[in-house]
Amino acid sequence: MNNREVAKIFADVADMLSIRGDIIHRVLSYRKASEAIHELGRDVNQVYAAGELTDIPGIGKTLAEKIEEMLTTGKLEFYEKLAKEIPPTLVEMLKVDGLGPKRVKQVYETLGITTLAELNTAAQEGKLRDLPGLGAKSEAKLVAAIAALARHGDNRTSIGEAWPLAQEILAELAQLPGVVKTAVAGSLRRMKESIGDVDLLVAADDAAPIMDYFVQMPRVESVSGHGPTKSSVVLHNGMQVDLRVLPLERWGTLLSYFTGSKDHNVRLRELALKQGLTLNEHAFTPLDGGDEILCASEEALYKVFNFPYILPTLREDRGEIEAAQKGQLPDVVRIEQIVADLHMHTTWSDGKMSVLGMAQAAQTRGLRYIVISDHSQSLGIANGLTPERLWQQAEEIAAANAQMGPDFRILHGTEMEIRADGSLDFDDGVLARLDFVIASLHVSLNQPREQVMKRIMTALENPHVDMIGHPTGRLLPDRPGADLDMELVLQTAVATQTILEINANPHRLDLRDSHVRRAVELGATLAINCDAHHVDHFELLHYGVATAQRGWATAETVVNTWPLEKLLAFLAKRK
DNA sequence: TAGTAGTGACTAACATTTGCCCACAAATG
Repeated sequence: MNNREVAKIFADVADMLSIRGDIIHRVLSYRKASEAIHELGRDVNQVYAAGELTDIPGIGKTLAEKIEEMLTTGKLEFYEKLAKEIPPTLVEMLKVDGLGPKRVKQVYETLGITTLAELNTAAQEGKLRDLPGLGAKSEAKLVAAIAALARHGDNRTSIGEAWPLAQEILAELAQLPGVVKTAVAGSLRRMKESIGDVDLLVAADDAAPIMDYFVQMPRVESVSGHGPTKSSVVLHNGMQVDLRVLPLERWGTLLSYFTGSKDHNVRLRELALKQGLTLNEHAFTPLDGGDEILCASEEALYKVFNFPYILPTLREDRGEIEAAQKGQLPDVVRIEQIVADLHMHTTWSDGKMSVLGMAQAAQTRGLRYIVISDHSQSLGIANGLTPERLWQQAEEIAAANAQMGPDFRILHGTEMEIRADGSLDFDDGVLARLDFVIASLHVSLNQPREQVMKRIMTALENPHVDMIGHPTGRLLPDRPGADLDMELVLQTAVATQTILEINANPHRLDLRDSHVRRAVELGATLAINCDAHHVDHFELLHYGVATAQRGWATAETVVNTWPLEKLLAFLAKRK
């Protein structure tokens, strides 16, 4: 079994326990374990083989034994026993908006309903309205919610779609009279690679007219909540958008609360209680009845705890609170520290701009040097370069360098195919003449692990290969990427000093955050690149920086924060 | 169930809003 399968079993167990009505802590243990396995930057089989399961936060003796059982026998007796009591099909009902564990248990025990389809039929036949706590209105809502689930699924949206949409709506709201401040919050502000809903905040003294406007926007399909401080809508594309409005003087607590993560919030509120304060989105309130402490900024909020500011990208309760307490928060890389981009394409292959055009656009955005890295010969679909064309391109790069002057430098590189048969697309003689060599997987990503690992290891172990581009080759939201032994990939990259890319394209984000975190732990060297095929793509950089931050990467480990001389020295030394 | 303390027990996850039915479940971070 792999990480995903183990995580799924634990998640289902957590849901089944919650339906059964077990104590919340037991449910949380399974749910937390599920998340820990899912987000683990390593293969759970390897962690088990190394006898390190209980080193995973949230995995104790009992759960470690259950993981062992799953990995060695392929099943979990506890799950099967539980399934006799709580049919696993009930779990799918929890996905329906407005249905929670209590109601699911209720319809199961009173009407014998075990599947979503049965529930739908019962609701349509009016069989639910006589149950305590339910009525005709709940029935109608349920039917609509089941239909919506079938229509849109419970799929999360990729950040690359949600972010621009959120900015559009915010810009609209910012125009309204009385609006003094707006912000994106939630998982979008934390820059998770996929988000479940869009959370927006507005500071204003009078919330009502803003709420009224919000629920009546043309892009709104249905309104799921409309209160004095909080509203919720579903757009025509199925995306849920939540809005909260509070006065400006409470902005810090509001923004912090709505940014989350939930786990981060819970930790903060626990700490507040230990200091004799309760914390909510409005303010800190002393338990002994003193005056409220208002926070107009998040900095002010963290100051109450004596913490430095914690970036939204770190707020996942993955050790950032403990680090803040010890004064050991990582000084993660910031976008203004990026001075180079090492991966981009031009009209020589499948890009849309000339070498000079890319260089000028990069300089305009504050970069000091770039690598032109067009595709190599075997990637015919992208018009990959033969060695002959590569050397012709070298002349154009030399000319462009002359035109750009001494304050900017264009390096000549390639994004070389790691071919399906495991060979590299250029021989060492060609590679030796280039300033920078990227090796990437684009084809035959579905090969068995052993085969695709052999390919990437060949690239990692070639001293001319400076960087692995978008290592797994995944595409969000649907293509999972190659089945790599990431632990071995990361360790080999560290040993060979091969740079690993964090591809900033929001459809890639590859390495992903959890892989970055593990890479950083192992001491890997990273680069954040836009993989630009057009000058507009330089705008994608912030997605990559956020992913690096989520993996706790500092500027020192990210080579494109380095001055050119330092990078060149590094490249020379590693060969 | 995990974690801690110390071998069987105890504690631990906060605080709010909304809708719908008539006190509570669900949802939000």
